[in-house]
Amino acid sequence: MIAGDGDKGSDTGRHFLKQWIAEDVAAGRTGGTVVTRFPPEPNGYIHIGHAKAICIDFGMAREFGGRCNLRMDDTNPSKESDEYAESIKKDIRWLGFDWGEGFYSAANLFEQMYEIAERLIEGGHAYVCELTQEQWKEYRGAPTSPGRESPFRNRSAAESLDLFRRMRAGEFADGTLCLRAKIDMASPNIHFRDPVLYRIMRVPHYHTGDKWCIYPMYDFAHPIEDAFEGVTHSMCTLEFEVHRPLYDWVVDRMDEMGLLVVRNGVKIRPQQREFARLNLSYTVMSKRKLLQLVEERRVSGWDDPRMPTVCGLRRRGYTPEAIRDFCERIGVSKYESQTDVALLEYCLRDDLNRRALRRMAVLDPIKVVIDNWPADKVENVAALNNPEDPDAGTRLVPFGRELFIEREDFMEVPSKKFFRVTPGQEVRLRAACLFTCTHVVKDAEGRAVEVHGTYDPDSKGGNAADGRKIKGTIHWVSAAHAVPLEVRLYDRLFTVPDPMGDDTKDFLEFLNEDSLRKITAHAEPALAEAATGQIFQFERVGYFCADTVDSRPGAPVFNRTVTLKDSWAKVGNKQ
RNA sequence: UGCCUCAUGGUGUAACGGUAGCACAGCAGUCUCUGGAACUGCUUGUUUAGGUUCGAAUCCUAAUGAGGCAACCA
Repeated sequence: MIAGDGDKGSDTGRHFLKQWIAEDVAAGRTGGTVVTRFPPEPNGYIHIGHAKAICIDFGMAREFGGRCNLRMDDTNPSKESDEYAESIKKDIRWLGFDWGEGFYSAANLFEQMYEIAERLIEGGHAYVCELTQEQWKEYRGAPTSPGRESPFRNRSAAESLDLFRRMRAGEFADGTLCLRAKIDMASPNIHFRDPVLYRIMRVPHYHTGDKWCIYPMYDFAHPIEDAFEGVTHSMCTLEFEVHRPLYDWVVDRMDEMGLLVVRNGVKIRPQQREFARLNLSYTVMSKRKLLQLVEERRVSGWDDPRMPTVCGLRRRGYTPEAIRDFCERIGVSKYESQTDVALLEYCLRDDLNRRALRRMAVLDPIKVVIDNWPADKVENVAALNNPEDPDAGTRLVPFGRELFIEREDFMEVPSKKFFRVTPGQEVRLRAACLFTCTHVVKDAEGRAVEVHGTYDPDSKGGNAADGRKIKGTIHWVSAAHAVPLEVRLYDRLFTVPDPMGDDTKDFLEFLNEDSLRKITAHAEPALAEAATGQIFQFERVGYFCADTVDSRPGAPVFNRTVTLKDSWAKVGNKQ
């Protein structure tokens, strides 16, 4: 029943939201069901920050055996669309969460919200105000000084009701009149100084079309939506903290009107709590900045594999499992932290290492000629598809006299502890045999163009007959069988951990010029027919995903999802 | 010259008046047909000043620092 029942009621080690919900469950305040909600406004694509909120909202419901609604918080039609709403649904499903029957929209409640507004007017809790926005600025006061009451504040309820109905009927121009709550113009919390409840806005709504020309504000709509849905725990980000008293004020009014849901004899009073939003190093998270990147064509679109959007991460090759694991590991608190993107990358590698099939591809080739291998002879060698997963089986990879290996796997004059190809040093050609470099052929400029050597005929499969240990193993592809692969090498979008952290510089100044490099790699034949979206580990290089937009069977395009950890790079750089 | 939050290693989080722990990152090593993975070890922390207490990261006060609040946005 209650999560945590087994641990003697101890709340130790659980974050503050879990403890909060556990207390309410124990006190019987949920009517037997914890109900949460994820309430996006469908005005853009969701990103990894939303993924954190989704994991919290859906995760808490799951953990406490309750449910989580998906609700489009579509009270401002000016930037909203079905396209966004659909993308949000798709992304949440992809992340692995399901709202079941619990799909809602603020728009479906417009009529009820309107009725509540009328009753608020009748009860003396709201009035129609005719102050212009400019005038209101003066009346409202500043955070440090109290405001003044609107001259329309004490007009009769009948007069306000009449004006409000005429607002709905479309008798007034946009922005002229508005409905205000009558609360406290002297409150230190600005949100209590007669906040706007309804504004006039002749913008067609993507769902209700032209039916309405007045729309409720977030502060009015949100608690109503929560209350009608029987939401018990309404979790949001820190910037809404100062809105909480207003949220409670609306819930109080609904309570007075007898509008709160009763579940199993318990009146459900929705409660709001706030947590810190996710900040990730080397990226930006604000919708506005992301939009700017798209509009200024700094990236190819919302789903550019460098974007922190869910669709971008998906296209890059991120898995839902990795993202969920990440969201679990970062925890939940009220501290405005910046999480190291290295943790996200760790979660990804951890997931992919277990599941991704191995393939060989050479990104920056140099030719190898095995002088004691007959020119026409081709052998198919069996290579493990995934050493982490015995069930993944093996595949056959063609091997011949001429191969490609990575240019960086060859050094004519080796540095210390270089275990790869260098004259006189034996290495293992992954899954094939042992090879010793004998000499190098260079071009006119002295650049190595061909590495020559011999193989040990008694080492077929990769092990020496006498059992001698070989330090280095490298990947390769047969030159005669290699297929060209367009590979997009993605790197971090920004060059600094906090692109927004310098007040004297625009974040665009920190854009990483090398965040995308396109190359043609040489790959083993099996990669040519990769299905789009499929993720492989290119051995010793990294994880790569067949691009869902541009890749075709026979004309593959791969995105580098993330590199493998490369501890040699550190050693090599020190020398 | 207001109100509301927050502050634990490099990063993120736990410890709820009684041994400051975990993960990532970093460093060193073992192992290995991926210089991957796995395994072992190490470095590094309670913002400051008072107070309460036998005992404070934890409670109180103040200071400092960070963030939020003055859309007819959400």
